[in-house]
Amino acid sequence: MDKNKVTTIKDIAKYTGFSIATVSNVINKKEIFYSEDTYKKIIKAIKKLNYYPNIIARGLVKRKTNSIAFLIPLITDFFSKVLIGIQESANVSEYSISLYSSQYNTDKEEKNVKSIISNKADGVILSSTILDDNNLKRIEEKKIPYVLIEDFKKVKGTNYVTVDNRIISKKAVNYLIELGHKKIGVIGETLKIPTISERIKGYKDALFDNKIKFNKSNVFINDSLHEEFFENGYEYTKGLIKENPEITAYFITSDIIAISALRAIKDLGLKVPEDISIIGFDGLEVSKFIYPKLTTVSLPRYEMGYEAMNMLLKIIDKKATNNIKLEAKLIIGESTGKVRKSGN
Amino acid sequence: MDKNKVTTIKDIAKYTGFSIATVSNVINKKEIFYSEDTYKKIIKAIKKLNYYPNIIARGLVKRKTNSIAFLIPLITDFFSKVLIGIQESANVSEYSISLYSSQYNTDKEEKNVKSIISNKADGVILSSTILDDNNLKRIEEKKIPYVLIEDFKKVKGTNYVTVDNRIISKKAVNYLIELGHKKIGVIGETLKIPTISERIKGYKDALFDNKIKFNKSNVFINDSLHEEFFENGYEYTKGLIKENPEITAYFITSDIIAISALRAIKDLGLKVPEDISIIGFDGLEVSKFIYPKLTTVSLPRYEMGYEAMNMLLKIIDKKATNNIKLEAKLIIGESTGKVRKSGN
DNA sequence: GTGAAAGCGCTAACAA
DNA sequence: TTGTTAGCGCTTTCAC
Repeated sequence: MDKNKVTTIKDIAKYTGFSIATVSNVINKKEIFYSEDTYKKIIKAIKKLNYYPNIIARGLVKRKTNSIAFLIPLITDFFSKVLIGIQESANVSEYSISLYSSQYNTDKEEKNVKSIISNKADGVILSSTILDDNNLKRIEEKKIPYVLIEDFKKVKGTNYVTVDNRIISKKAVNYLIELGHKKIGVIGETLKIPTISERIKGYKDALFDNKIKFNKSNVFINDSLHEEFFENGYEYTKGLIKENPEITAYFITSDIIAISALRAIKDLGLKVPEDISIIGFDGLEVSKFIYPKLTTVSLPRYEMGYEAMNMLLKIIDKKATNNIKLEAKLIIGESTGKVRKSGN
Repeated sequence: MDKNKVTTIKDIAKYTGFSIATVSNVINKKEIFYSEDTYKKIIKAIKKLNYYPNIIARGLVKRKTNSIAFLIPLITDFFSKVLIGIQESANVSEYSISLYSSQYNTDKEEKNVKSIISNKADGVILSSTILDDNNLKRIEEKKIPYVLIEDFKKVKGTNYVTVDNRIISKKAVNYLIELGHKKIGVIGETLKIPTISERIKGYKDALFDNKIKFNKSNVFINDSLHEEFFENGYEYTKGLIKENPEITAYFITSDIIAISALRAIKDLGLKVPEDISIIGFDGLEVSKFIYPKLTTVSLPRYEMGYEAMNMLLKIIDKKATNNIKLEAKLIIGESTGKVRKSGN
């Protein structure tokens, strides 16, 4: 009504002649507290005056913002799908989602965590992240409910949604070994992320079980990879492959890097899988539609997000929860084959 | 200090002996209003009591939440990159970002818009969206600053960040014509998104300029495509290609569909570009690393997000703005070539 | 059924 | 420099 002012509950009260309390009761459907007639009048006024409740103000009183934060290290295709899962569950409960990405930067992570605390998120989902333990501490001190996706920082809680990275990685590398590969390289983008370390452990497990000597120089870690996955992945793997002609197969901890490796191999005049076999990790949609189709460990990203949000909702409601371990699958594509004859 | 209660400004005041106002001044760095000594004492107490300002309460007073909403039709790789741009700019100004995706569903869009209004976002970035004009009206009525990315609903405002879809599409199709193609198909995921229509207009323009008769039956629109881009894209294009052997080139309004088309063509035993040429749209990173490298219209997604956020910030600060038209580029890859001899 | 009043945590005059 | 107080828009007792 009045000039530039936003319509408030007060305006509705004044307009209808009822008290603020009664209007509030109608808005919140506390049905015992008003008559049918009152309800109609107030609803009509709300429409008429174009009133939207101020959730901020409500949050102040109820100490609940109905919003959760999703904290990730980087916005990637991997997280998009997780986010869709979170959102699907969040929508049902009318939660909104704030996104915080730290770009693999500790300072930014700290800023983000502080912002999450200050903005009074009802809960946080942390995914493959927490570069700095202090940030987790901050969240815990403030008793903000949180769920971890794919993060192994501390295994005592009951607020994890994970996949057994180690076991599935072992399975993937075992598959390469079954194909006859003996000189197998592993490429990872960083050891800062616990799950990547787990995957490398799985790689070692497979070698060990098959009595293949672990060779440290076949482990290629490059922190620059998660800056420009594709670009750096391409250059890096191209170099590796050239310099390590004896390696006949690579287990790569990310599909994106694997895809760029595929291209690097092609540009080197080599063939996949005849010359080199490649296994990726993540199971991105695109991996199924490229040529050659990527053999990859497929993570149930949607479910991870969905289950994480459900778990968070439970924690917020102070219900009991159990850690959830979802199943990852090895998807056989066209990028893996029997070891080449010439190969050592 | 006390049991479960969160530390508030009051606690800091009590603890230090200063008034709430003085503590507030220190928190907000209103330097004229306190002495060096006071500052130190209060900062110390803040650390000691582990105090984080309640942004919600501040927002209520200042009528500013320092958060913006990003409303999209679907979480896709396209938007991830835009989001990174938004975030980069938002971080500088200490804004947080809430993400709302409507899954191409009008009801959900309405819910999202209502939630954005109720949550008092300081501004909204709308991307390739607004299925329902009423939703835009709601935002305008509430005088929430907003910026449109790639949306042509109304061209009167000065709050657009776009790319000239029509002209660049014409250029892309012209390129196909230069290669000798005459029977050119166009594949689009929906006409609900205005930019897709623009692209199809560009396609027509190119035909017209080259005196090639426009044939309506070469325009393939399929609303199901944006449900499962890859899966449906694959099936749909496979069918098309089989049923339209006379078409030697396709202009496709999305890279993802183009990538799945590439695979479909391969699986049909045909070759790209020898048998069929493909041009995509978006310029996703992955398109440069697959084989064949996709010829595509590359959109400056990061810049689109970055500029949109900058523009929004200006609008929030009531500064003047101008629409921004960014440049899209035709990137020649390996998926386009001269028309096949046998082709009609 | 309805209303008055307190208070959520904070900022912004205005006093002192 | 520091403190007092009103009030942001809402929910929640508790009277009536």
